[in-house]
Amino acid sequence: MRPRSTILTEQELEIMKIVWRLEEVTVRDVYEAMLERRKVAYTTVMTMMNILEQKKYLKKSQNDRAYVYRRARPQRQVIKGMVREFVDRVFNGSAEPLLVHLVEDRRLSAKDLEDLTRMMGKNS
Amino acid sequence: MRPRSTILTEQELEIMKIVWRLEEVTVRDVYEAMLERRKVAYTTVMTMMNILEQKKYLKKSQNDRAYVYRRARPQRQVIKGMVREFVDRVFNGSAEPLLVHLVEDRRLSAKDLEDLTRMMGKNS
DNA sequence: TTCTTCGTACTAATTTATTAGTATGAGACC
DNA sequence: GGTCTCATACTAATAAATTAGTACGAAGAA
Repeated sequence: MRPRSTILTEQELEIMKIVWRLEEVTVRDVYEAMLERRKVAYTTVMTMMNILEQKKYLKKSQNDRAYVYRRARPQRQVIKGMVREFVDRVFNGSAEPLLVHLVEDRRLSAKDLEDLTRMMGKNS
Repeated sequence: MRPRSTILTEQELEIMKIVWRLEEVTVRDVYEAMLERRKVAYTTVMTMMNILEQKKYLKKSQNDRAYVYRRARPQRQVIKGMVREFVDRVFNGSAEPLLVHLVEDRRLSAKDLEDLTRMMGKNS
């Protein structure tokens, strides 16, 4: 049996973004946050959060009536993993072509690059 | 019925990479290129290429015995679309945090940034 | 011409991703 | 206690993604 992919799917990411923002959530919290964007069933959200727990993106603890969910790993680590996977898959691991695309697409300005260069200078 | 997503899935991208490299291919060409990486059935490759044709990533022309497939759009355009979709989905459209991750992950060196900054200077 | 090879069209099986319904139980409220 | 609310566990339905098999025809070989 093919294992369920460990990376975040689109819907799962949607939920994680909410968890990252609110930090400590019940299923209902996430459900209500999602309703602001689109129609979804409460149990759908619960199913997804269970999967996220299995995938070790969330951990739950019994609180009062409902479970309270928190992130199981730092957000930065998860995002970094997604970036890594994307760069590997699309650009075979080299980030430079990605950067070129970002610039061409005017997603990055000259100022962004300057700022970053300066930041690197400080850290290294 | 949910429409088939127009973006490239992982397996579809694998095939497109081969098409981009070889430029003009039969199903057999792609099949053999894929076999070097993993076991796959000829008909599987054909099915995927048919889907890619439906999705307008490939176009085919009758040649001799077998169809010859070529890309239907420029590679750059497709990749750019993937980058855009990724930045939108993960970073809500802002590329700068992505850049920070790339640098932190040592995917980008100071030299890469310098090169790019210089390149931008020329173009703008 | 008969057989083998190879290409396509058509069909379908499997798994993940996505969505949600039903059963059930605990606690709040009257 | 009886009823209502709400939370979870369990089950399942559907679609897309992935993989591949079967039927069949055309072309080349013998």
